[in-house]
Amino acid sequence: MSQRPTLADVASAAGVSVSTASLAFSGAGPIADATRQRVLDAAAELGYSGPNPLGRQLRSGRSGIVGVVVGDALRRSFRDPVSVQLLDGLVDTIGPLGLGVLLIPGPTSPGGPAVDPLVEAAAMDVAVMLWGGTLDDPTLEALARRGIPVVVVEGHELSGVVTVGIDDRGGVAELAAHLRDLGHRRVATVTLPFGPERQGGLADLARREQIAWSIPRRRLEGLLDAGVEPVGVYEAPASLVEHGSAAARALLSGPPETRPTAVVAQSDMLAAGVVLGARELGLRVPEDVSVAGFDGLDLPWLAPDTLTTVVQPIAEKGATVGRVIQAVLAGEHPADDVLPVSLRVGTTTTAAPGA
Amino acid sequence: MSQRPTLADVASAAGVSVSTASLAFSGAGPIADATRQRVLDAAAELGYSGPNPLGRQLRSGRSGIVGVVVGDALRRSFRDPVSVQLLDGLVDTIGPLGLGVLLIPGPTSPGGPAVDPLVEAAAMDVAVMLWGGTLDDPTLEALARRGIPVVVVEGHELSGVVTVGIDDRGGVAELAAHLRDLGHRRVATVTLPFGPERQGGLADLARREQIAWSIPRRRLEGLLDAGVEPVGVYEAPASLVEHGSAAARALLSGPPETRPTAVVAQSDMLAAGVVLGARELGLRVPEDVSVAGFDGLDLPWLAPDTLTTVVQPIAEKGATVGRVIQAVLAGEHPADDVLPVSLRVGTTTTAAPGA
DNA sequence: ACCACCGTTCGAATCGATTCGATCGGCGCC
DNA sequence: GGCGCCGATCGAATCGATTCGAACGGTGGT
Repeated sequence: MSQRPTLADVASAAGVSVSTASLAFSGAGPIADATRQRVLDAAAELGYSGPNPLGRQLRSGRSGIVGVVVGDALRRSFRDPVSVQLLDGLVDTIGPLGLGVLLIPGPTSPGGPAVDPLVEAAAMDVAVMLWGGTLDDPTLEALARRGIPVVVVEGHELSGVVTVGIDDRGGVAELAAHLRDLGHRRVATVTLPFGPERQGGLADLARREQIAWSIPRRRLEGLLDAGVEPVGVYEAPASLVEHGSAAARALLSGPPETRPTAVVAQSDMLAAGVVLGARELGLRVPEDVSVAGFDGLDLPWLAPDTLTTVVQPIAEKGATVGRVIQAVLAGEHPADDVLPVSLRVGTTTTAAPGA
Repeated sequence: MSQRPTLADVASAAGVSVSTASLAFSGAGPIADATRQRVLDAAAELGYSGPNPLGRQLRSGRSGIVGVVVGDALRRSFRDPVSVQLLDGLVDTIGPLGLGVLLIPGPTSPGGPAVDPLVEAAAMDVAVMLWGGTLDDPTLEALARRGIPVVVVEGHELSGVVTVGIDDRGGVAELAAHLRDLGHRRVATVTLPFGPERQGGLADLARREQIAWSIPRRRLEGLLDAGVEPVGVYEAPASLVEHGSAAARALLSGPPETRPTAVVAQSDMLAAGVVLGARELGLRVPEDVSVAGFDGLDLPWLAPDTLTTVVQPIAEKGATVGRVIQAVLAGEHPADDVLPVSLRVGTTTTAAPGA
C-alpha cells in the first residue's frame, strides 16, 4: 500500500467497522477492552499513527488553532521581550487544551496587502491580536467577516471582541506621582508609536491629537492624572533600545537649566535606551537625570542598574488571554479583563538635582 | 439561517451547482464571467466569506501549516534574537506560498511528556526543528512515525531529513586564527549547551566527551582546527547574557599570569555577557581581555563597542529553510545546505597583553 | 440539415474521520 | 423457557469543499 493507511484500513485489518475503530482511538463511547486492543494492534501493524487531524477537524468544525496576529514583522515585534513573554504565557495555557498558535504577521510593507493572506484563509477557531488595533483595523474587519471570534490585547473597548489589558494609566500615574514627590518638575516622556504609521521624533501638540493606538494614549494620560505635564514628548517608532537612545539625544541635549530632570519611557526597552543615550551625552543616571520605564523586564545587560518601572504581569496576561480563549470557544462571552500593575523603584530614579 | 453559509448555500442561491460555485472561487477551470459574478454576488448577499479551509484541506490533503519546533520554552528560546530572525526569514519566504507557521514548544519540563501533544496530533505538512536534535530525539521519532517530512536547522547529518546549516566550524577556525595572530596563547571558550540536559559550568574533559548537540561540538572543533587548545571551557545552559557573565566570573577570576587573554563565546549573547562580566571584575575589554562571539547580531545596548564575531546570514538561513520546504512539498528531495559565514572584527579584540 | 467541436455546467465520487440511532448477542430474572 | 434489558458493535449520514468525466447547448463547417 503506497498510501498512508486510514482508519478504514485499520478497521478492516482488525475485522471491525470503522465506527468501532474510531471508538478505539477516541475513547468516547463503550468498547470492549479486547476489541480496542485488537484495533490498536492492527494499527501498529499497519504503521497507522492515529486519526488524520484533517478528517477530525472537518467533522468537528474545529481546527484547534489560535491565530496570533503580531503587530509587525516578527524580528521587530519580538525584539521587545514583552511580546515573547506574553506569547509564552499564552502557549503554556492553551497547550494543555490541545490548541496551537499560528503566527500571523501584521501588515508587513506599506505597499503590500493590508492583511496577511493567512487572516483571510487560514483555518483558526479564534484569533488574538497583540497590540490591539483600532476600530477600523482591516485585520479586525476581515476576521469579523469570517466570523472568527477575536481577543484583543491592550486595545480599545471594542464591540464584539473581548479585550485583555492592564491598568497602565493608573500605573503611570503612580510612577509620575513618585517622580513628582522626588521634586521633579521638568519631566519628559518617550512614548510608544501613536499608530501604524510609526513616525518617530518629537511630537508637538498637533501630533499628540492624532494618537490612534490606545496604549500610548492611556500612558500619556496617566502622567496628566498625576499632574505632570510633560515638557517634551518623543514618539518612538518602535519599542527598541536604539529609539530610546535617539529620544535621549533629542530630549536631553539642552542646557541644565531647561533640561528635563526626569524621563518617563513607555516601555523598559525605551527606558534602557534613554539610560544609555543619557550616558553618551555625559549625563549621570540618576544624579543628573532620572529615568523610568514600563513593563518590569529583567534586563541583565543593564546591570548593575535596575530600572525604576511599572511592573505588569506579562505571563499572567498571556495566561488570561488563554483562559478567555477557552471561554470563547465554550460559547461564553467573557467580560473584558484589566490586570493590576505595581511600581518598582530601582536605581535609575532619585531626587531631582537641586531639589 | 443560524449556521454560517456553505458553498452549497451560495450555489443554490445563485442557481448553479456546487461544482460551478467552487470554480467561481478557486478560478481553476473554465467558467463564464457572468456566472462567476452571479456566484460572487450571491456569496456577498449571504455573507459567505470564501471556502471553509477545513473542507479544502481535507480534500487536498494539505493543511498549509509548517510546524516549527522551538527547542525550548518560547520565553527562553526567543531571548536570543537568532531564533527570532531565523523565524522571520522563514515566515517571509513561506508566507507568499500560502503557508503559515505553527509554533510548537520543545520539551517543556523534565517531568512532562517527552514531546508536545501538537507534535503527535496537529495537522502540518512539514516540520522544522530549530536547533536540530540528535538521532534519537523523541520529537524526530514522532514526526517520522506520522510520516511528516522534517527540515532540521543546524543538526547532524541525519538520514531522512534535510538539514540547513552554516559553516560554523570554518568560521570559528578563522576567528581563532585571528586571535592567534594577535598573540593570544591562553584562550578560553564559552559554549552553547551540550545537550538537552543543559548543564551549566566549567566542563572538564569527561564532560567534553558527552557533547550531544552538533553546534557546540563543531564550534569547539573550529578552535582546534586553528591550533587553539582552550585553557578553559565553560558550558552555558542557554544562549543568554547572564550565562555569559557567569562564565566570565568563572573563567577570568584568576591572577593575570594564568588568566586567559581571550575568550571565544559560541554566541553573541554569551559574548556580550562575557564583556559585561569582565568589566564587573575590573578588567578592561579589549586591553586586558579580548572577547569574541558568533552570530553577527546588532546589539545596540553594547554601544559604543561592537563585538568581534563570526557573522552568519540568519535571515538568509530562514529563507533557505523556506525554499527547502517548498521543494519538499513539491515532492523533491533537496540536498543539505551549508551557508557561508564571515569574520567581522569589532572593538572587543586586540593584541594580547604583553605580546 | 447534419455533424463535430468547443466552451460551460453539472453529478457524483472522494478526502478521513465522528456520531447517532439501530441491531445484535448474551445474560438475568420471573 | 421466554422476555427484557444492557453493553458492544455496526451502518449510514455528515462535515465542506474539490475534481473528473459526462452532459449540454450553441456555433461553424460541409
